[in-house]
Amino acid sequence: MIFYALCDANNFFASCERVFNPSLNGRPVVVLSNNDGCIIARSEEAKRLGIKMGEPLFKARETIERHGVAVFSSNYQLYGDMSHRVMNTLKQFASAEIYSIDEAFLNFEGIPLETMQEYGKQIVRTVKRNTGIPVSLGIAPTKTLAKVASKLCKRYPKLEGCCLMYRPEDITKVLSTFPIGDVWGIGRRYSKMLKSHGVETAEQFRRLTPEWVKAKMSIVGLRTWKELHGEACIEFEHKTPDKQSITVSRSFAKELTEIEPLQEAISTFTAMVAEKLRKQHSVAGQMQVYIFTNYHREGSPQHYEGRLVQFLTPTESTLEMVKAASAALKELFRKGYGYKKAGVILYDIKPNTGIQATMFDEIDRPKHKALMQTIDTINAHHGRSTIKVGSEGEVHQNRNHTSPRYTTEWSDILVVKV
DNA sequence: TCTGGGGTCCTAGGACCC
DNA sequence: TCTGGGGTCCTAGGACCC
Repeated sequence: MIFYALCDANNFFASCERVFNPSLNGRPVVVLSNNDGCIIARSEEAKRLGIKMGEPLFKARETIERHGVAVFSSNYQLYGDMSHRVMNTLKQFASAEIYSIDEAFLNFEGIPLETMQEYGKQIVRTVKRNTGIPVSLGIAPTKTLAKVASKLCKRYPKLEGCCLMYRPEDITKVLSTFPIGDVWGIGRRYSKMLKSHGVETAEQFRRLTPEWVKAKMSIVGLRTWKELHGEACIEFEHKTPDKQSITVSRSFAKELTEIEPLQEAISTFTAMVAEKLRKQHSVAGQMQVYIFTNYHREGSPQHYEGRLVQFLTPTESTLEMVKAASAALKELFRKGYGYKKAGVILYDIKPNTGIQATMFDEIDRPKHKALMQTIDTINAHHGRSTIKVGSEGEVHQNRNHTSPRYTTEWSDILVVKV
């Protein structure tokens, strides 16, 4: 039997803030989305106060003030770096498939069943010691069951962060009290639909016929059903697949009514998205530029529109993309609207090897390529935007609760007083 | 006053081809 | 009067994940 382990960092962003600021231990902590809009991470204490995932900050304001909740703007430099550290530790124990910033599947093939539980606990202890981040490890015969097991760790502290689940009678027992909506692959819609048919737990879901599940939830739902029955359908990915689309988008602190600041924002997003593209050694054939008014404001005029740009020759050049994005924005922009959000998406992404140039290509590709490489190298060494395109500008966002970039900026490193 | 950002996959229906 | 069948590609929309 093959075993999958899922390692999930507990309240990851909140835990990252705590590593460098121990006075936060025991206190409720929340981390905000970009622009300080929503709450996107909560410590256990904050969850117990009833603060919800995705809740707008202003709605939780009263609870926050009453209970002295510590509030942080998101600090992705810190979280990204801490994520690296956690993943590198995990890779010392087993081959790892990084699933998200705070989760990884581990391939436990070949580890003897008798030692598996202890091995798991050792991983949890080592990650905590090396990085300061608490993690939960669930081990089971399928990825979906491993996810269930990892959630049990959080429910039962005596498991010491590691739960091995494989005996059919144990699985049945666990699933009969496991809410259907907490199963990986069952979202809000399906959860509601299943409940309307009397299915409240994962075990009740398992007892449905596969025909019914497939008819109502397509082959994706059927796959979840099989996985809960112990049949592994979602395999271990040995290498990270290239992205098929890459996005950069942001909301703004204030609504933008003029085209100039939007131009600057779009240029900045385009440069960022192009850099991500080159990082995975790809080129893009299509680019979408879009702008949004504030759809939360009823009564004010709304405009949402995107333009799809086709590149005759797939490109990786920031210069070419910025020029095209700028032209697209000019077509989109309408006077008299307040724009709250904008973004750039790249599609039709392929490896950058063997690009077929068209006959009337006006761009000196080798020259652009060399320029981009130079810019990327300099920016990697000296910090983002050391070199940028002239039309890029500051994107104004709310960030009123930032923590230091403890691990990635010399000026922000903690000083130990003796 | 204040509401995130970045992804994937599947299905259905229409266009189009032979 | 009778009006096929099979395949591919594209897109929009809907579901999900973190």
